[in-house]
Amino acid sequence: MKNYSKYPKYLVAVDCIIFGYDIQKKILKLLLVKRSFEPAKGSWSLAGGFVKEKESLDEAASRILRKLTGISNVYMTQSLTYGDTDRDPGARVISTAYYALTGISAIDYELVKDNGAHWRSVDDLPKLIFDHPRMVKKALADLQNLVKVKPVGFELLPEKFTLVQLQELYEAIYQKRIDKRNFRKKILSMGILEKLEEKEKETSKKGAWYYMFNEERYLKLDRNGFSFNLDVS
Amino acid sequence: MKNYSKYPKYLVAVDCIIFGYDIQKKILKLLLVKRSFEPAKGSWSLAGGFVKEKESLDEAASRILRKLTGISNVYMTQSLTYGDTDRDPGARVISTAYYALTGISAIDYELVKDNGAHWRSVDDLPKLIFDHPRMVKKALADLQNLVKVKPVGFELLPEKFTLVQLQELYEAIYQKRIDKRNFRKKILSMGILEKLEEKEKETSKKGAWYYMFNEERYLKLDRNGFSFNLDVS
DNA sequence: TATTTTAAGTGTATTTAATACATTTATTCT
DNA sequence: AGAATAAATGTATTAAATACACTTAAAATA
Repeated sequence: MKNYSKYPKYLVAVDCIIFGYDIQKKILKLLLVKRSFEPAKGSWSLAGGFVKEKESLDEAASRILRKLTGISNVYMTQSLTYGDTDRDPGARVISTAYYALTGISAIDYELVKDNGAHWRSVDDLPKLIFDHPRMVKKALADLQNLVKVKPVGFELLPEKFTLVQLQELYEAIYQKRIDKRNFRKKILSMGILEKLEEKEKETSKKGAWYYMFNEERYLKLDRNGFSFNLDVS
Repeated sequence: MKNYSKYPKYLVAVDCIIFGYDIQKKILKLLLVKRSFEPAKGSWSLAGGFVKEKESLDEAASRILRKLTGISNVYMTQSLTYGDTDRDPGARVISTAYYALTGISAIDYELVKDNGAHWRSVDDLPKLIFDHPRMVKKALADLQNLVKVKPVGFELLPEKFTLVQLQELYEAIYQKRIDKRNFRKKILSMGILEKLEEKEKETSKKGAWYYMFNEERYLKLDRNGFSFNLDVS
């Protein structure tokens, strides 16, 4: 090995698994696009794109998300990098997957529509191109593990939410029912939620108190050795 | 976007964080190399290399590990991909980190020496090039989380090991003392260890019974919903 | 051959966390 | 005034985590 010049170079892309939670329908969704270029033009795909010369992988992923949805400052984290030689029939492309968590309501609906993107329930996905099904499967598994040990579920909800809504979110992610009293006992005992003096009155006559996630409080507890854990029955 | 031809291409590399456990000294080590080419020739570095045209990322990582140590069939798993524009001063290089778990004794010592590689204790590492310190830090954190929930610690031990040795391994990874009786109670109650009719007699007069990890048994339990968990006091 | 030395091996009580489970409350609508 | 609806609440039971100290097997030595 003398220098770098004799080594091959490849196209490098990022693909974004954009999770959104539909608080009305209580289902977890993915934002998918119809591919606008060959190969596989017109097929369903994750939002993706090639990495530019002057941006990092993280920046490329943020750019792609922003272009599609109009939002930045979103929880986004790197998943695996896919590098099989034949994963893209057009050329050798190394692609790093990222997954993002966002509230569907926060998103610019017109922009999404103009980009030909659509929200699809995670348990009713269309056929996806290439190895995108693998990417989705992996990201979903990662998400299920992540929400158990980090308070990232809140990223999928509006700023104000009720305990019923929070529980429904966890039920949608875990795909199982949770006991109401145990769930509330556990999450409230952590001391990272703040009760507001305001009720959500759409879904019941009595109304349900709104809560907010107190991030500073969580970070402080975390520094003192507290571990978020919401692995409930 | 019409086709792929107008997008930039980059060098793609893999870097391997090779963990080894020194059963005598009871410390976790990393296999490091002195870089043989510019830039940063002669500096300490992770074992790495560029991805060839006809190999996947996983294959590249395996090849690099095999070339350095002589071993294959090692536990190896992908970590993060590092893609900051200026991470390598020589050129833009996107690098995917992998970490491997191996018993130091299993490794071809001559080959390692010929390659200019050295085992270094994780808590006494030399200055590493580029973003390799970040890679190591991340891999160590991943390892600490992984050994709690998957029986991969055994990959760092010889096939036959004593319960004392197993406990010492966990103590080296977690960097804390563990209660002997609680550790043994927990690991034995899982039913994934097999007691042999043979004792290790080097370190004590009484001798300590050898055990083996029974992988088939673990896989069967795992399929039936059992979760490995070794998060002990 | 009795005694010392060394590390391995063992059990229980206590504390804490997880689970299972049903009724009351606030409000609106009729 | 009564019915309807979803939100809110507490306790007893079970299971898991923790804290803790003495006995045993074998070799070495006196």
